[in-house]
Amino acid sequence: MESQTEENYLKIIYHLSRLSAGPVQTNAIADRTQTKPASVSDMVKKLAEKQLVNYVKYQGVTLTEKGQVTAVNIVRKHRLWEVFLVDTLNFKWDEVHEIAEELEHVNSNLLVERLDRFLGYPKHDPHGDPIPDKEGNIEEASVIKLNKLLPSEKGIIVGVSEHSSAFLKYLEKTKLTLGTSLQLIEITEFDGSVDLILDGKKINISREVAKHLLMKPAL
Amino acid sequence: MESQTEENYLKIIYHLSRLSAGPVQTNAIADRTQTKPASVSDMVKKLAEKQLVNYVKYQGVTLTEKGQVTAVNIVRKHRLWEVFLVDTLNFKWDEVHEIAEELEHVNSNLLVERLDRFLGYPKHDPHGDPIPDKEGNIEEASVIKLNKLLPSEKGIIVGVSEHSSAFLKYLEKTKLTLGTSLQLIEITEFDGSVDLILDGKKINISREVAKHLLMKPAL
DNA sequence: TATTTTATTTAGATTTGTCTAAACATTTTT
DNA sequence: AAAAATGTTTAGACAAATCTAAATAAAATA
Repeated sequence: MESQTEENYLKIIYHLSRLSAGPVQTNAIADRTQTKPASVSDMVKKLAEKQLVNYVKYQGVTLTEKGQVTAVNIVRKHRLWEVFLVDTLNFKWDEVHEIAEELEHVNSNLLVERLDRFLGYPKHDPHGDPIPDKEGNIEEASVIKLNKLLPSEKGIIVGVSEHSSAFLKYLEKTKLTLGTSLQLIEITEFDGSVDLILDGKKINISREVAKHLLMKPAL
Repeated sequence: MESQTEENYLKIIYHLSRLSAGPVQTNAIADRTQTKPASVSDMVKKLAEKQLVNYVKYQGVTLTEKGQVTAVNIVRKHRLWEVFLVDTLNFKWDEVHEIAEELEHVNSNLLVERLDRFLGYPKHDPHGDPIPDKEGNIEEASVIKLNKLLPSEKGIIVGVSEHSSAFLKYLEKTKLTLGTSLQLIEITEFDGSVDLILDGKKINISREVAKHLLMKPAL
């Protein structure tokens, strides 16, 4: 059994290793865990002893098969709980992340399976992230960032890659919610901000926002 | 904020102080927490520093007002989650205690209130225990143990005072579930076992079982 | 390539919650 | 009321997860 802390490390290593290829750096983990690099070194050594990560000094870490399974299972729980909070308890999508961070550590396979069934085996969480199935399979997202669309291209918002309440509230206010169709006009060269048509109206969003909107291109 | 461990101590002190009057003994807490008396001494000192308990060396502990509020809130969460598990996720009443022990430590008032509303503001958990309201008020149970009924007296099972899976499974099998009516015939002097009429049939249950069945007497 | 900068690890401490063994207090028994 | 039994606390130690400061390795730069 892994401690809550170990589970959090595994989850963060999992997420970081999807962001870029190659092993995950100590400092990157320290940033995400709100700890110091020295603490990460210690913990990573411990995870390596438990065969959850491969670790070579100064080279960073990768998840072992066992670590991967554990991490994906935590992600699965996190996302299922988020669906529960939004669909069943009527939370808003910007309110659920922190609560799901706690719920994901509750340890009962039976609970997860019953919850999954109750929710109707959802495929995506409220932010559009895919929910791994019981076996750990995840639908590979074939999405592109909004700022990678071409001028005049249309698309549907299917996910976000930033989960902070501040960001999600902004999207809510701007009507940039999941399932929304839009058309890109152009990307401003100077600041990377994006002009687009939403609901017939022309609006402008910053590059910061655009790069966290995941799109399914439409004709 | 209290740690999960501190919360568990408070909860146990709360339950023990309902079982008998006067301060709660160190050894009693040690039994329930699966720790040693020495560890309890340490923790109790810490809780006293945080003004959660009143503690006099060698005399045991009582909850302060603040400690009481904290403990009742944990009990409230525990019982609400049990209702959720049974009513919403179709768990059996003997499967929910351990899972609720984990869920009760999830820290979000909003979550508790939304859950309460979703469940329809239940008054009792699946074992018949009263659920404290948001302000911490608990319906005072006016129930008596089955082995305190008088010969020929009738009653309805409204709760249990033992939550182990083994006990609850036995009740399930014997059809001694909540809401069931029965009539006491007599209590055997030798071993305290109880003869009673259930569903028109005469059965016998041990004293151990009888004392954990909470009854509302009926005419 | 030598030097500087950045990233990482080690060494030694700290906090939390636990333990064992020994000391001490209280209660019960004789 | 003294002795025995029971209950409780203290002292000292340990594992987990963290920290700071110092040392070391790797990468970037001149």
